[in-house]
Amino acid sequence: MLRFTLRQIEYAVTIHDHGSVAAASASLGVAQPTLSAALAKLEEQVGLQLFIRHHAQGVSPSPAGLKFLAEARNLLAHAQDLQRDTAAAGTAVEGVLSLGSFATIAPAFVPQLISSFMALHPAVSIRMAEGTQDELFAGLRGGQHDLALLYDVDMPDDLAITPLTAITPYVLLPAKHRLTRLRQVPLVALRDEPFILLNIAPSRVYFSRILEQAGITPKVAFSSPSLEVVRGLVGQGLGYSILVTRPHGDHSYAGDELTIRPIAEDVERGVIALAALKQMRKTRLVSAFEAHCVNYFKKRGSSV
Amino acid sequence: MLRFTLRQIEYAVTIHDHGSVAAASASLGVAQPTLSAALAKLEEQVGLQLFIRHHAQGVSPSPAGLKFLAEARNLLAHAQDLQRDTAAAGTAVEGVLSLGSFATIAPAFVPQLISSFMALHPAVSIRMAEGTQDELFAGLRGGQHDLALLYDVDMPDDLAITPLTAITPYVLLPAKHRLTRLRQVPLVALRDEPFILLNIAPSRVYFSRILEQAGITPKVAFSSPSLEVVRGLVGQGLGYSILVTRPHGDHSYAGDELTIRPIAEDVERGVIALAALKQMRKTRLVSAFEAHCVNYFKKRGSSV
DNA sequence: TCTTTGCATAGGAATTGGCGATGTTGCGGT
DNA sequence: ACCGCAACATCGCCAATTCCTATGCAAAGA
Repeated sequence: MLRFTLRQIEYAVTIHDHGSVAAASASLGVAQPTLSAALAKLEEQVGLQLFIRHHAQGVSPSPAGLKFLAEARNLLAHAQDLQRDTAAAGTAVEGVLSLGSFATIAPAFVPQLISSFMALHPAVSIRMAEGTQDELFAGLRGGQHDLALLYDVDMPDDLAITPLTAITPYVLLPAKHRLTRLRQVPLVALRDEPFILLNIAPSRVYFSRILEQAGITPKVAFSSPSLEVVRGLVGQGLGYSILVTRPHGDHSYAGDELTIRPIAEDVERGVIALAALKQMRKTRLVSAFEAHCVNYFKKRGSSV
Repeated sequence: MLRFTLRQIEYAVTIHDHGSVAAASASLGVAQPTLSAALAKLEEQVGLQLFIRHHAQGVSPSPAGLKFLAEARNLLAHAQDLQRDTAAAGTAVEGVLSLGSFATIAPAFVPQLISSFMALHPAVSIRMAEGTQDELFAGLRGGQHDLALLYDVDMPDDLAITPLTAITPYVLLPAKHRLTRLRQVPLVALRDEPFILLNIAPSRVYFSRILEQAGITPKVAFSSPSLEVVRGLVGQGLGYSILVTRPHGDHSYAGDELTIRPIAEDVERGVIALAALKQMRKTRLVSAFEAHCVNYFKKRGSSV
């Protein structure tokens, strides 16, 4: 158990600086008896007489007191440093932001968000992590992330959601598929086609729901958690897929040509959002990044 | 004004170590609500949420909390260092002792006292200073010395005296003086001789008092604050002196031969003592040195 | 669904920290 | 030699803080 307080240390150092209890009390804005008592108590608690009392002419440090005061001064400075850093962390936009991001969203948005934010706030650095929706939830709850960028689907209610933008799903077809003739593909036209499912939570739920809302029970021919595998399977003519993320380029890894077509029906759009723990009080930095993201998507229009 | 206390820091760090408020409370021996409230208050005061609360499974640090806790841990360690050092200063025989010494006493005793003490306590170092009686008083009062080695004459009553040994004054005569024939010199035989006074406080007072007690009003032919000057004057046959310190050798600087004779009368002896400020609470180190000095002189007999 | 676990809240007691008023004591001026 | 002043200590009281016990509440696990 610590036997002194920072306040006692502060008082003792101030008394030393002023060479008198009375002068220190004026400087600290407390009554002289308060300091006198605090000093006496500190001396009792550390077991050392720190000051020699002179009648009518202040106090002077004892040899042992001088040594103590030198170290006490360091400790006080240390505490003041911590105080300053902490106050800055609460009120300034600086420090480290830990951002988690859903794996398929990250490459599309995170680089731009980070670079535009850091241009505004050079004192900031950002720690990035990617993961599945569940990993992001766990990361938020476990304190690994301040914020998570993810799809607003099946969100647990201990998270606070800030919607950023909505993105429209599309149909991915092999280039030589017969439906590529249409400018828009009605989902009903896909009723009997084999479906290739991008099998990541929550995309799985989202895609299934879209088809279900169109009255279709998809024939899931394949499913894979990898976007590139899905594109490869489609490229090989093994079926169609429905996706939201749009890599540049119209070929799969293997080189097969792919075609993108809008969905003819008015489907539920995917909402990308920032999530934070509801119970977390946000630092200035976190709030600033959140506002920056909202602003970023507002400027470029709400749809992609 | 500092916005957190060492106790709060200690609590927060302990909570972090245990990963739960409940476990930390058991470890600290305080009630769980105490910690819960203290943590909430600390978070409010520093303006940061440090921990994320999990129902039924403890707490985990937030990203901002993790940074704060890392620095808080340093501060706590710093405070504990100071506590440990201070406790050692109060209870162990170690550190620095500041010893003042009357100029004419220092060379005769201080080297032996220091070396024998440091042989017993290797963790000790001793800072030496010499001065006149008044300078030593001021040094004790101003915190420059822990202890002063001096003559117990005319001591102000704010000092506590520890007598160490008594030394016997002697008569110093030119070697060819007629009284050197006597084995002991009665002071009354010096009634009409010119007296050479070693004029340092308090020696001056002491020597005058000895002569006065023998019913003699000395004819002060010369006075000097330097022992060697007095010996030189005596060597030149300009008078006798009464001294207590006994340098080795029986010649003055100038080479004149000197003779020492005991005083026949039963005169007041000079008492060498350690002085400390009455109001000073002594450290273990100071007490140990004081005891060592008493013991040193007891062993070699009370007289020199 | 029920029990357990663990944080939060409430209320009251004890401690601490603060104040003004007053006491004490040496220093410096008259 | 005395007196007033300066500065620290002490006292008594009040307010704020800290700590405790008892209780509430929500999620996890059986």
